[in-house]
Amino acid sequence: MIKRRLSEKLGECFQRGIEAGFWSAAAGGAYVVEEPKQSTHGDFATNLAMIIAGREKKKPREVAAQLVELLAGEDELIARCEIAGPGFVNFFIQPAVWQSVLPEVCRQNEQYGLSAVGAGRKVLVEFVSANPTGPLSVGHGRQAVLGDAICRLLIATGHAVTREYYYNDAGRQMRVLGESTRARYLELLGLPFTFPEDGYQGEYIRDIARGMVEEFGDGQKETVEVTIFKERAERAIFADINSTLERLGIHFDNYYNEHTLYDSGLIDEVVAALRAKGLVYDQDDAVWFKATEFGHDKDRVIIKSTGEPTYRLPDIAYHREKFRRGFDWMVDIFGSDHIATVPDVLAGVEALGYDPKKVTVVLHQFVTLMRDGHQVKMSTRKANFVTVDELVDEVGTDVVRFFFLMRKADSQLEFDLDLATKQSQENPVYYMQYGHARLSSISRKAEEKGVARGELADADLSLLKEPEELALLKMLAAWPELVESAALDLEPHRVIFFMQEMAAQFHSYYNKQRIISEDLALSRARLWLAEGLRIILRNGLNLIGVKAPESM
RNA sequence: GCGCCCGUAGCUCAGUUGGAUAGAGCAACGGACUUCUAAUCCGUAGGCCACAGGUUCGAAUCCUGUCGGGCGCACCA
Repeated sequence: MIKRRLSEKLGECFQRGIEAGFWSAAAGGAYVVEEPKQSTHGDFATNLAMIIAGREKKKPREVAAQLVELLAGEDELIARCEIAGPGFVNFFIQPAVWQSVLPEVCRQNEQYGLSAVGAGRKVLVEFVSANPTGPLSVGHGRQAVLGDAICRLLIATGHAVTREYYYNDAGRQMRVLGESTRARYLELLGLPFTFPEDGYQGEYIRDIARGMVEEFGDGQKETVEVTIFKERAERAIFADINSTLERLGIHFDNYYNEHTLYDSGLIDEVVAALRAKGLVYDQDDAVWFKATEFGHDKDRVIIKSTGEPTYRLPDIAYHREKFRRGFDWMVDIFGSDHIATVPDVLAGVEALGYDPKKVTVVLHQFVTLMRDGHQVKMSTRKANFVTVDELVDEVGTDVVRFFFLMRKADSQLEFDLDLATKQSQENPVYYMQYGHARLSSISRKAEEKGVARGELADADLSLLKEPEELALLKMLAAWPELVESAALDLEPHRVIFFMQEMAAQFHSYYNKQRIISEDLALSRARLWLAEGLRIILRNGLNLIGVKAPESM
């Protein structure tokens, strides 16, 4: 918020400089105001003078001097300016400005950090979208938590978010699932059976079959149709997936069944629409989409010679529905193994006359699970993969969510079970939670001692002038902007890094300065600072869906 | 062979549309509990930002190439 104020002032000066004939408007929009890494370089710095100089063959430091001249008279905001290095202008903000942030934080409380940049835009976030063939694996887990955190960020920034889970309960995969279940059912009855070659070997199939034995006895042994087995399996597995998502604190607004696309004729409609535009042709008994028209290296089959669509066609039809349902922005969260489908879908919606730029695909890399210093090998088909449920059993929801979010989506994520299992010390989850607990505890302690912080209006915040205190106040001020950028860039990990930094600064401050002391006025000011920090930590933890404990 | 992602401290990773002397956690070593919670803090050590060119006032960041790792490249999803 302070940065924004400074940017506006700087913009005005830039404008006045143009009017005064110091420089042209060429540098407009090209310069930045940023926070220097080094505190000796001020609270903020701008490269404006260097940009102007570069465009107009002037000396950067001379331009900087003119700029500083124009900024004179802003001493309510700026304590002093310095020209440094190749032509940076460094700004030192008045301490009173930083202190003024605190009442704002405390007044807004839960609201602090929320914004309206989303302007109520309708966003559809599609994630997980696992077909009901088995329990959620750790890869799904990452996607589930990532998607949910992105949704929380988008909601916090004023977007109208719909969380959607897209699935397919028809198709070959599900048929194999039904056959696998039947095989186990017959096996349990001691009857001859043939297990499908690429069947699902997990123990959960046996559990489902056991349920069917209890329900039907041997009443289904003659059943040739695989439907009932498929349905029972699907129902049981979906219930399992949903309970896992529930444990992670994730709720979907909508489940979209691929089947509805067929039932309502939307698949045929898409083919007809593409055909009408001449973007589809028949060859070798199959129907091809002219992906080459959209810069791809080859055309793609959308209907096989068997008459069955490939996955591309429903995917395209589904995304067309997202547009037709009136969403302004569509976010797809996929595992990196689905990368090949992305260009096809985007070309498809473009072919149908929609703007593919309204679709943002977040691809996340895989999760490798480490235990006892070794990678846990996993194979989906076989029984030996670790489920999200097992992970939650082992380390709890907070740790699972935190670990899945602490890397950017682009990075492969190493989930170190040895580290995650540790209840103390080096486990990074507890660092922030402990910060929150400590802050809560201080407040309780103060009340016990009868030095409650009192009314905010009565506190003398100008007493918060230690370097550590000003640094903390700056972090409070930076919070809303951080939330906004993390949201718009769909990068929840930034929230974690910010909060870790803030918790670190607080812990350090705590060890150096006493909050509750003999000096009542100072105590009150510091207690309000503590309250501000607590608010940010709690709001931040809420954003990533991790609990903010009052004590630990 | 082609496309996408990645390569930063011993390990796991940050690094905001190109900015000033490249950071954190863990691991290692040495310290701090009579005091608001030591699940904490302070200090030390650790680097050719894979490599080579290029773009410019300025590159971990942008471009090209090379090497190394991951994921894809179906009339599977």
